[in-house]
Amino acid sequence: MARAATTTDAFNAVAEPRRREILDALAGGELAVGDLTELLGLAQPQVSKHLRVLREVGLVEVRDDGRRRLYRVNAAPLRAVHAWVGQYERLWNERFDLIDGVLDELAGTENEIRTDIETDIETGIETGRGD
Amino acid sequence: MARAATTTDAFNAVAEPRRREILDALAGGELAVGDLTELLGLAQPQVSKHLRVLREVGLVEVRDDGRRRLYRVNAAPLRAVHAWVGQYERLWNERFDLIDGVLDELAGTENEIRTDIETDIETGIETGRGD
DNA sequence: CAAACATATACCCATATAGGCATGCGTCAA
DNA sequence: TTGACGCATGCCTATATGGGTATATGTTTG
Repeated sequence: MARAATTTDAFNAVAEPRRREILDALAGGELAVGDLTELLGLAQPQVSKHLRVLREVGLVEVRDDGRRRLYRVNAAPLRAVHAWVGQYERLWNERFDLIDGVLDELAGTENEIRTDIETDIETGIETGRGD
Repeated sequence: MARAATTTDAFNAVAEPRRREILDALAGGELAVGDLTELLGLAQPQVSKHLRVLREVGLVEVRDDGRRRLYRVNAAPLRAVHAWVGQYERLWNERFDLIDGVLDELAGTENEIRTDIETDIETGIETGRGD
């Protein structure tokens, strides 16, 4: 089997950076396709396709306005994502408390592992929309 | 171009349901690959592959234990996801509050009109950040 | 040492992606 | 009405996926 369709759920739809950018842009209010293409620096067909995906998972809604189509965010489907990820909040907090202790235990282990962990910590701290 | 690699970031890694299940299972504590295959009802190679992806994005860490390999969660990379999704919490809350309040006035109206009005409401709501 | 066990990899395949490009379709202007 | 505009779709390609199956690597036991 191939990867699950991007239209399967919010998890998959939002995995694409461009689509996150689109949502971020729409967070400020309704925008037409043309506005988005300009903001994102993407070609119009690509924007329309991303919007289609977002629409199919319910993350955006459309409204006709003359010859334009105004899109707006519907954050509801993100609740599921937030809920799932939220369960791990406890874990990543605990982790920071214990990190020092863990590093000590690893003192004798291979450097590779230590580096990995330290890297993960720093990476995790930085804000969203990687790239 | 094809879809971004699953190992690109936590967003992509976690888009796969199986991998979320793996993390959920590991949330209870360290588990060996064999334990996971049994819990998930997946074939061993598939589990190993999913674990590889999770490892590459730093969501799990490994520890050798005899001929077994014990995996554990590192939730840190999920912070980025949580942070991004969290920005929308405000939106999905406001939305439902206001919609409910006005729905009464709309009782009896045609759907088309109702939709338009709802749109206006949302548009008005999202006054925040313009960029 | 050989055999059993635990895990990781290597392949093979069907599938859907994301972008590039061309075009179809509805809407507004002259 | 014709043409310009705004957007959606269709088609094409390279790529990576996730599962299936076979096998390599490493570890413990007899």
